[in-house]
Amino acid sequence: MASATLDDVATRAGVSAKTVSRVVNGERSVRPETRQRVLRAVEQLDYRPNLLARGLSGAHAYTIGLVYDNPNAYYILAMQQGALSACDDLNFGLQMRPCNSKASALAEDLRDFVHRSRLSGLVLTTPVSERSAALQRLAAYKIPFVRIVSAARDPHDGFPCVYVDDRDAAYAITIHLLQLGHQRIGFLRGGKHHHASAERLRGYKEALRDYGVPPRKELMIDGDYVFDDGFRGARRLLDLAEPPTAIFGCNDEIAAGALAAAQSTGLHVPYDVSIAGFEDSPFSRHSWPPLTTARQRADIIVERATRMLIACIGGEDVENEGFNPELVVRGSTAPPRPKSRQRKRA
Amino acid sequence: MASATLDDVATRAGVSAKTVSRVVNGERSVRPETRQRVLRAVEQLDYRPNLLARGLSGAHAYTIGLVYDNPNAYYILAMQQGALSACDDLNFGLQMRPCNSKASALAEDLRDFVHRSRLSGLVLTTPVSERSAALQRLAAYKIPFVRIVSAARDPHDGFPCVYVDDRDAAYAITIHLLQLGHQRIGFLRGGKHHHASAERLRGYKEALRDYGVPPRKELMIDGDYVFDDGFRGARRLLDLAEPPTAIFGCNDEIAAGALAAAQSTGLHVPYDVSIAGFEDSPFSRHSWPPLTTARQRADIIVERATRMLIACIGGEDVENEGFNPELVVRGSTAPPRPKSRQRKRA
DNA sequence: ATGAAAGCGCTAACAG
DNA sequence: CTGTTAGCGCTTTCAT
Repeated sequence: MASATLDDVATRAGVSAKTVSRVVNGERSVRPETRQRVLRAVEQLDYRPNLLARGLSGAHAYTIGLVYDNPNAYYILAMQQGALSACDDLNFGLQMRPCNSKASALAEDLRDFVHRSRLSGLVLTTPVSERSAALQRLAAYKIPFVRIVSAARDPHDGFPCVYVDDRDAAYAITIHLLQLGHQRIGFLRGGKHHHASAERLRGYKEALRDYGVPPRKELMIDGDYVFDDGFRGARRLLDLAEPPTAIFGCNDEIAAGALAAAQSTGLHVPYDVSIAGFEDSPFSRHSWPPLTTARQRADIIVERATRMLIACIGGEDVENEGFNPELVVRGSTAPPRPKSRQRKRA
Repeated sequence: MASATLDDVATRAGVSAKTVSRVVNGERSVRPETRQRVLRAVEQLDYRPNLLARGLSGAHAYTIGLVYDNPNAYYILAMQQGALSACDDLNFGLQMRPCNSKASALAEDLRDFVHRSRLSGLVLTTPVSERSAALQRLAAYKIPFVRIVSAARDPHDGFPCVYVDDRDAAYAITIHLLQLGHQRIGFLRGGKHHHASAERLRGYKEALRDYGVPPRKELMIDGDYVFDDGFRGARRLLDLAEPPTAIFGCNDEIAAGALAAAQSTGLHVPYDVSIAGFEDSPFSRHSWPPLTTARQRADIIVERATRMLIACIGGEDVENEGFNPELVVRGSTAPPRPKSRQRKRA
């Protein structure tokens, strides 16, 4: 019924409870021989530490918090799954924590959250991870955290992180569009307080530059990471005297909005206009045509971050790690129409 | 920092810790006057019981499990949010538990899960909640649970539940289509092991009957609750010698697939064919045109179920409760085309 | 109706 | 390197 306890293992291995505790928690100071004996007993008894007891007596609850400020259900769930798989594996608990990344007392809110539940540490996802003032405060409160950030390479700023190269992926998508022959490529920006938005814009601009295509102000439209802004932005783009032949939405939800806008105008995607997204969410697969996008494994990224965090908590040194989203070409992108009519008919 | 403890409250209120414990856990045997005093102290000290300590010493961990077998991220998250809001409110923890509802050892898997984490009880969502053999076993193991089921009215079968009238909502959608003038309405079924699929089919058939429209075998297509089956099913429907003028997908994902199929065939929705879904998920809002659907508040439904469960655990008597999804008419449904050409052109 | 004592399973702070 | 002694904050006995 109730699984074996520390004492059971201790008895079985002929050592004290404390020694078992040490082994289980990976402390160095145990003779290899003793460690083996304990490990064997753990195995035989299928011992799993009781999180509640551990949390109650220890300095922290062996539970981490996953902090997010994101409206996208699919994304949240993917992150949660990644975090869970690491937590399950390492015998940690997980608490989900939505928050307002723009709150001025962000660091204090999080500190209270950590203290109330005696959390061991936090995984900070974007855009929370980008509020640097809050990070400083959190560090001052001595709260362990690992960030997930959008950056081309290791920031080496003293805070552990997993960095995702959004710029590179956006570059790849734009190059794909350029290679198809598009010259006028619209860009629908994501929320300004996401660093990823700037990185993606940078990738877009650099690709344009590398292909000798001058960037045009009127083709870059502000918005947030939501369907409606994609819809509205694309509408504006398509209403231009000289509309773009391709539109790159800063994420799939924006791109889905752009797709809907094109269709609502009577345009055919990809024949009249190509559309690309970013993220590889269900939206990108469940539209018609399916969207060309950049695959970003939020689950794997967060799992890595979670493992790093738990390693940090255990006092280990960790190295930052990078991820690259990869281009996924699907039906929503194709060469532009010859020269003739590519205007709407509605 | 760390919040007030039971002893703090006890001292403040001038009673013993045990008395505070009684009040906090809503036991009867406390004089109203004493109870008031304790409650005031709780308020003043902003006392919140420590879940870990509670779980460690008590017979159960003051944590419930939310059990699901569903591929739909949006749906899962909505349920989780509902459960969380009830749990936070009532000082319970929450564990998410995906499972295979078709496993023969389902009840035993869940029992082990409950025992390992010393869970207080389970909220069973569909289709797990419909494996009646497993329910019997769970009850035999004395594991408290509350089910969410698809039924027109209270089943009164001795197990507490929240029931959702899928039949009624499907009826409403079909009537909507019939009133628009559709006579040939395709129906894309959801997975057979979901009772809701049968209920929705029933609603569809009853609406047809009430409008004197004979049901046609070739218009009802089997499938699962996934985009691809919606796509394939709709393709078959549209390839019929006499294709339907409207298609009702058993959920939004199926409907999104049907929408994609129609569009991939060059048809215009809703002018060439109307499409309706079920669930009011983001898919239904983020397509073009947006889908007519039935709004089903999974968050609220699960929150209710969670509150019922916690009440049960506390020894209270609970009454079953029903929910009705409501029709949401959007752009994907319109009257059928006159008599002329309503075939595809691709 | 209330309280005192014991202990849930683990880790912290010390010994040795 | 290993063991001992105390608790963590709560609920369970069992008294009163």
